[in-house]
Amino acid sequence: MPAEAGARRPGAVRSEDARTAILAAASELLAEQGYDHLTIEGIAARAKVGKPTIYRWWPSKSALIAECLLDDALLPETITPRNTGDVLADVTEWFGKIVRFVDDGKSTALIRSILAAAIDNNDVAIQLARRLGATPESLEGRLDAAVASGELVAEASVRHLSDSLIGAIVLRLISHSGFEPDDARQFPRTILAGSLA
Amino acid sequence: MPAEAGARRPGAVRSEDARTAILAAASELLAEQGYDHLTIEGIAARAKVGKPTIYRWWPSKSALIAECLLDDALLPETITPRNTGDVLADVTEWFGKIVRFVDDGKSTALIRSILAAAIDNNDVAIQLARRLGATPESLEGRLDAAVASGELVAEASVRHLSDSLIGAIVLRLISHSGFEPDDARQFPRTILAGSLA
Amino acid sequence: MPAEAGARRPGAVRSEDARTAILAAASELLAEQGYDHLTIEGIAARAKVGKPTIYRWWPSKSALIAECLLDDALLPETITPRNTGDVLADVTEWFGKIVRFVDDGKSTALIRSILAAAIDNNDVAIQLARRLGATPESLEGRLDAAVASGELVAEASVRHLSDSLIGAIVLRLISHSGFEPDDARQFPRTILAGSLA
Amino acid sequence: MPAEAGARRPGAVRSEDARTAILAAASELLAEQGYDHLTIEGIAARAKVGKPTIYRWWPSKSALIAECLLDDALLPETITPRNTGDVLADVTEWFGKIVRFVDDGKSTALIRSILAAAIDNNDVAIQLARRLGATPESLEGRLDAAVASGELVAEASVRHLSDSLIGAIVLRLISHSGFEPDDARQFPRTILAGSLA
DNA sequence: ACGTAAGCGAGACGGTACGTCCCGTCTTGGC
DNA sequence: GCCAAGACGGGACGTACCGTCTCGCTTACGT
Repeated sequence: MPAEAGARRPGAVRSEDARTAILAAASELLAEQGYDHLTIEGIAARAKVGKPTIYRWWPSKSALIAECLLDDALLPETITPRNTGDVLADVTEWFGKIVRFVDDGKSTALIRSILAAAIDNNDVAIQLARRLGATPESLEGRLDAAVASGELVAEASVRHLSDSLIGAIVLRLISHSGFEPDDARQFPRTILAGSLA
Repeated sequence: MPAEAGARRPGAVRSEDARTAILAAASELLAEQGYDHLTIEGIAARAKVGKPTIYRWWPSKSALIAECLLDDALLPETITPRNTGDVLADVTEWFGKIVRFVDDGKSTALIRSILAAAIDNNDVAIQLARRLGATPESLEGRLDAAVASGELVAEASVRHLSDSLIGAIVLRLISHSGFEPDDARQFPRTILAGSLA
Repeated sequence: MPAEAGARRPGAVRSEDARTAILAAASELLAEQGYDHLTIEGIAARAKVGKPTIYRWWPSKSALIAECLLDDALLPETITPRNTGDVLADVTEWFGKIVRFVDDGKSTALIRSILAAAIDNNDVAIQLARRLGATPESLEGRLDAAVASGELVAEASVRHLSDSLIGAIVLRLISHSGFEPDDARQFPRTILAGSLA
Repeated sequence: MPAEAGARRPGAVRSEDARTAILAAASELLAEQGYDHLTIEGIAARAKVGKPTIYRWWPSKSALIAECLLDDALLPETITPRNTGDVLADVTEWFGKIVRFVDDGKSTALIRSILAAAIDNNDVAIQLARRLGATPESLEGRLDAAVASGELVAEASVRHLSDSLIGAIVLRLISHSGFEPDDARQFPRTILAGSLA
């Protein structure tokens, strides 16, 4: 019983198998070959799917990547700061984990590829930012909590602090210059220093 | 009698005309069409040059962009902070100018294109970072001077502050979300606060 | 249920329009420009077809020419000897027609081009030989009939006579020296003389 | 000490070393790679000579091949029929040698290449015909002698006989179908039969 | 239960750009 | 003035993908 009259005409329904095979193939190929060697043709072949099936549902390569991110087919794990009551310690720990993840060699090329996709697709950019911390459960959530609990001064701009931390990581990614461990430990202190209560 | 046995005879010399025409054409087309619609074929046609002349001297599109940046064919103007003795004011002024430049609509697509090039070519990344402040005459220079003069505390990490400021701009560029004027005024204070003497 | 397990699914079918447009374009350009100025790119442009469509179906320029010959897109008319009962007269008439056709200035460049193609593609050579006489309906057929009817001696080698007549034409084509009318009249007599009954 | 006053202006004279190196390189490469893979660039490189040196002296690749033939850099040996007084035996022997030479596998590709060159350069065609027999010392000479001595009838057309013999060889070369030994023995008899006294 | 229409795989199509090869001309500096 | 070396503008090569378009098939709704 369709919810609304004339909702859909007869015919086969979208194949979930095809959808997941495509996302999986795209994720694998992105990790293996990088964003600019990623081709729709290659994805279709790997997913054993016709090209039109991809074009029917996604307008562009980058939209496909955005959905991969949304679907956790890429970057399945999320790094979230703890809340021990010590915001500087928590953020420093989080930052170190992010840095290690991003510099680890296996994922650095992948992240760089996602970054390339992000430049021409805002949805990718949004998803990437979420993965890296711009989400209520993650960095911004921890900072908000810190403001609420008085660990950070009331006028502290959570958005600015978050952008600084993530922006620096992105900048280092782009310029192929990672963070040394000491750097990574010191960086959050430098940024947060002016906002600690 | 040749100076050394293995010395190769000279042959015709590289044409400076061709080189500059190529760099100019690449710069124009990058600004007009963006990095991923930029084609070697198009550059060759615009520069009235054979494709092989480009391939003879540059291994890739991105290497060509890197040389455009080096040659000041792209981004000819450099924004440099003043030194009035008030580091926060100077950096805030500089940051505002950068933000206005980067958000101004004419150059934002260009910068985004350069960013895309930077992701697959470290030389582009280095040149771009220089243009944005990582140079003794620019942001890092001003911050170094502030440390030297005692405006900033001795242990302040100039590199970290610089990465934060520039990284945030890059992040906003990638995610298509610019800085509001108030944001731009407040941001440097948030970052520098912890390092002011 | 598919008839057999390994059967591949069909997909779109080859476009006959494209095929004939390509053959026509190739034939025209061969006649206009000669074999070595013939380019795949030019054929594709004339036929309003993508280059890959040509490469999908023909491995080389010469294979394309071979199919033009097979398809009667080149050399549509065939010159066939009559059978009046007088083999020398019939062959002489046929030879004269071939010589006139081949020397006529419009087709001589075309035939020369086909000859060039024949050198690096045996299929072209075979088709060209057929057009010139190596076919049951043509010269060899007439000679076979003459042997059967006793006009030629039983041991006469039809293949040898045919090769002589056609070979001489080819040789004259290659060396840019045509047959004078008298020459053309006399030649078959010289060759056939030893085989007449 | 110049032989005549004011005869020529100063400057270096054409280098014979360069000329022979070029002819040798062209001959080798023609034999190795065939006519259509033969490039001026390759010849220059093999001969350790600048490209302009080639263009200064030869207008085209095929002219260069023609000079190779003239200079005996290609096809150094000439096959000449003997004169034992038996023209059929002599021509048959000569024909057999030519067939074996032409079919031998090492030289067949070379001859085919020369044939390709002959199609767009009449000088090559002339030289090739000479090598194969159209020269007073060779086939036509032997046939002329036969007419003079009465072995062949007075009205026999030497040119026609020669064209038939050589044309058939060329035809077989083009169509990749050689002569069997029996064929080769029988062929001259078939052709000459009508002209023997 | 059946017709109908959408989804699907396959893959051909007209295109664009790739990066390479060679063309024939030119420029340079040494002999 | 000839030569080697080799850069140049140009054009075609054969390939890789693009995004669109048939093809026949499978599938599953709605009558």
